[in-house]
Amino acid sequence: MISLANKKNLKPEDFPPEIEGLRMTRQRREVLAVILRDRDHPTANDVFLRAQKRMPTISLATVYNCLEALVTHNIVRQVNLERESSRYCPNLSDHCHFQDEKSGKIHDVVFKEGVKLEDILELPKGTEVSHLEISLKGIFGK
Amino acid sequence: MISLANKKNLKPEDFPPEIEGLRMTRQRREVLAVILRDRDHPTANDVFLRAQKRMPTISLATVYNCLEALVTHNIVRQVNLERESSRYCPNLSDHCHFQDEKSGKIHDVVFKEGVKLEDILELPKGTEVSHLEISLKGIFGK
DNA sequence: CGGAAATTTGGAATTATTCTAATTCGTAAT
DNA sequence: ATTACGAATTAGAATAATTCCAAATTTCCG
Ligand SMILES: [Mn+2]
Ligand SMILES: [Mn+2]
Ligand SMILES: [Zn+2]
Ligand SMILES: [Zn+2]
Repeated sequence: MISLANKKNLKPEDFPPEIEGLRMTRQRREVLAVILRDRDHPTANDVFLRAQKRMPTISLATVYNCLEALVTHNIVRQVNLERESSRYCPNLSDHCHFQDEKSGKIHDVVFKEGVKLEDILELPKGTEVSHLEISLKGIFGK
Repeated sequence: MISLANKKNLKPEDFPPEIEGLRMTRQRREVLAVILRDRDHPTANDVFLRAQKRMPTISLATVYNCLEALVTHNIVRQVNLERESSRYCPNLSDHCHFQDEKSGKIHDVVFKEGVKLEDILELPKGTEVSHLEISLKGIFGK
């Protein structure tokens, strides 16, 4: 897994020509740059609006295509909260999502040292977890 | 919280006139009975199809209305897995959902003895969790 | 330079869910 | 029983996120 999560002020043209086996086209670079710039879990439409600033000709269909490609290649994570539209997150480390009911903001939440979710669930022998999603809502402290 | 989760073979007409402050109409009884009968996490449309068997005049809009009322009054739980249509679950105890990739079936999964999710997450002081959803996908053992 | 393959694009299609406005129902008062 | 009224149901239209489609463009390679 490539270490994009830390690269804060990254320009699209700084990306290598290929990431995780995915060809970095102009549009994919732009979409990825948007997601890495403000880490606020934007929706596809948010990404579209922001990408349009620097690339006025990009289409919403392309944003959806790029997002799907980036998610499939494990470059960004797709985040689903209740029935809302999907959001996109550049943080690939193990974490879950807390939506603050006041602000609407989504916070990344990590597990306490050494805890693995599979350890705390009553799962039958032989279970293989391929996908896992934890989401919370409420008042986020601080 | 009323103990409906155990009542397996319940006929609609057996429900009291009011549950959790919600008036039990004919349609709401039928919808609830469907969800309690087969505990397979049906979608709204599944519920509609099954309810139609005993009540041919019920409408899909009504099924959605009833489901919303039942969820709001904490009589059934709404379950969201990825981007799929919502499913409905009569199990009100603390549990999460595992979708088996082979069969498509959804299994209830409980926490191990004494474990509370909030204990294992790095949440800032003062955080109040009002809603929590955990979903898994993969190969369910046994 | 060609040509094939991949990508982008605008617009149409899909589909789960919500909305609307009219009708019907349930209950309680007359 | 009849009436009245708020609540619930209904059919169908509207909405909105996402996917599909077919044509145009770009990229890659020989
Ligand atoms: Mn906050
Ligand atoms: Mn299984
Ligand atoms: Zn995140
Ligand atoms: Zn369940």
